[in-house]
Amino acid sequence: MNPKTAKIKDVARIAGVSTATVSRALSEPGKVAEATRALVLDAVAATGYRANQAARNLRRRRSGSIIALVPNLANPFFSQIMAGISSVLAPSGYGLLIADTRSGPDADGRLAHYLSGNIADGLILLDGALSPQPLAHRPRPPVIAACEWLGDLPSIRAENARGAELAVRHLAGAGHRRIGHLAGPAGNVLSMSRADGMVETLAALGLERRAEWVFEGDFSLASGARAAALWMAMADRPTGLFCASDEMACGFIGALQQSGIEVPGEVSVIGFDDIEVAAHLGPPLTTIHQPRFEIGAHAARSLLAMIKAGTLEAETEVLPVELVERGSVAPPPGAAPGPGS
Amino acid sequence: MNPKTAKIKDVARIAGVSTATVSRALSEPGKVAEATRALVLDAVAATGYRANQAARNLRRRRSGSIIALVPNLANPFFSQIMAGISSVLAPSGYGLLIADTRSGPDADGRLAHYLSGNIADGLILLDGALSPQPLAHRPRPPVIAACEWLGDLPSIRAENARGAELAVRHLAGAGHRRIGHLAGPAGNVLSMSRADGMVETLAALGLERRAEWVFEGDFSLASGARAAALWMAMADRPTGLFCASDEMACGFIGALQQSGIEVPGEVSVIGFDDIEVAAHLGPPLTTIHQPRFEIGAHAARSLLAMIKAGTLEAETEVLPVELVERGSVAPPPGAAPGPGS
DNA sequence: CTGTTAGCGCATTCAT
DNA sequence: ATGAATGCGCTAACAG
Repeated sequence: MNPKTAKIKDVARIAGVSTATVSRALSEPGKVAEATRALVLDAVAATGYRANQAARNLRRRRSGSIIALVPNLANPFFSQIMAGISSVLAPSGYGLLIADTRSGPDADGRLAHYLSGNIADGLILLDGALSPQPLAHRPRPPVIAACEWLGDLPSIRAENARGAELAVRHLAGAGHRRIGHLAGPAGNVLSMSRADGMVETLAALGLERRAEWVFEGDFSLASGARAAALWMAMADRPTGLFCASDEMACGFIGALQQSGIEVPGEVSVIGFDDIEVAAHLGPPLTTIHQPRFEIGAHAARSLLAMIKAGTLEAETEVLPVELVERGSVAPPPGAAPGPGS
Repeated sequence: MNPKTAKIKDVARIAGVSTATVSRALSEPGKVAEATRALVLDAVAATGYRANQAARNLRRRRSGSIIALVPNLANPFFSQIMAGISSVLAPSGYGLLIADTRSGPDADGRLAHYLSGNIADGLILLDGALSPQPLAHRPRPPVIAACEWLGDLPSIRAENARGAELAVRHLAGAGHRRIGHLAGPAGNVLSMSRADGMVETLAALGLERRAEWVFEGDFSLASGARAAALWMAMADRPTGLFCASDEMACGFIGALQQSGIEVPGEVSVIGFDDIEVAAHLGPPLTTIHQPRFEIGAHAARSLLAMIKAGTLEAETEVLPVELVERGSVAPPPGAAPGPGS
């Protein structure tokens, strides 16, 4: 803070009005006469006055910012969501604070810290692995989850199981009957609902489901590459693989290609998320599009509404996903070409 | 802010000391007797007291946060830098605010807003395209650039020209004599120093430099794909391409592969940045590693030092880059295999 | 080492 | 429609 910065008093003196009027002219334009408002604005321009946020926040008993808790800032998956959040926060006069929940030793402790610390007027959780316990009492400030969900916390997310269904049906539609799964981390809600969606769809289609056809991953590129090594070592391989994230799909395909195995020639792959690079791989990745920007934007809007209304509850929203057909799915090796080819 | 939250007065009363002592016990433990400090801590635990940041900030005449200005939050390139920034800010008690400079209509206006708005105690600029004009007066709060640089603003960045040199020498070392460049956006400092480094190295090596071998991009995947289309349409193609970013390299390779052209069989490609996916492509991308996390961390450290010292100047640091050899560079088509192969 | 006092800069009563 | 007065909750001087 600049020491020689103008204060509201200076503006008031120059405009020839009281500080109360300056304050009103600035934040409740309707409650002030046109003429005096002009005077105030002139004085503001003359002094270069900018309201001191700390003082304003103290007086209004708020913090003026929202905090987003992200599991790992270095993970680009979140940047699109953050962009969505920012797009609604910025015009609303709220700042966006971000904190990496996993960087320190005590993730849940950090959560508690932000919850009770008078630091933000609201929280957006992008980390589903936090302990739901501190959230159980629905403490102030209001909290909403984005992409993820925890207990019965309000949340904005995508149709995860539906995405899995679309993926499996697409693979089956291309002729695959041996469909595997590259799953997300065990216990994660996203992993679980995508895996469940897959299992149900397999059953609905009467397709076989084998335990050795599901590889456990952690959404990362590296875990996709590890799954590729396992796949290559198998005697009885699935011909199609539904990956719970594009990153894993990308790691899987890359590792295969590095070993000279062709996609989709020898194995078809479908991802989840539709990250930007998906369209630019060779082959371009067929995937389930998840509206991450929108999820972030909705979460932010919903949170602002909660703050405004003073409530701790909000409607949970589930946003639609859609299949994006690109080039990583083809009929299984040895299959007769379909009628349309 | 919770209405029924404990205030410093409550803690003082319960601990049987004055509010000043509570304040000191919490923020300057050395200046308080062991015994009274224990009393205070007990009272804090009993009441669940958490200092009100707005009040503290008002009194201390600071804002308690640093703001990072990012050109495009959705661009994952920045996430690693943000993680580095966060890693030093979090333990220092500073919040990290982020703002997207390009989302609104008036990027430079936003910069001015954050500069003069009493919003942050310091700024980290990740956007080199902002107008340097408002920065010319070296206004408070202190500002530092990360990755980018503007005018004579303090900055933390990588050896960009050196990276270009390494890249070109590597291509030349593999036998390429027709080396092209996929450049970043015109006018960008990063683009320019990488392009300059390339030109100089070409000259030093006595290699030809042709205007039609340089493609103009914008660091994006899509611009890489566009360059691929141009490359394919050329009669007299370069056999090696130095891309000013991994994203572009990735888009270039992907588009080529989608057209059935092999990398590095028909053209060798080298990137810049070493983004995570680089190692997981087929072929894995040879690139210039740039320590983005460290750049962010250094920038944050340097900015905190500036704030602490009350200065507006800091040492500009240029961090080393290094060549990471992977699989996207091979001898040019038709070349005799090297002795080591 | 500790308590008392006095604001930090603003938004908001309550008057007028 | 405007002004005067009053804290928001905390920390920094200054005494003791």
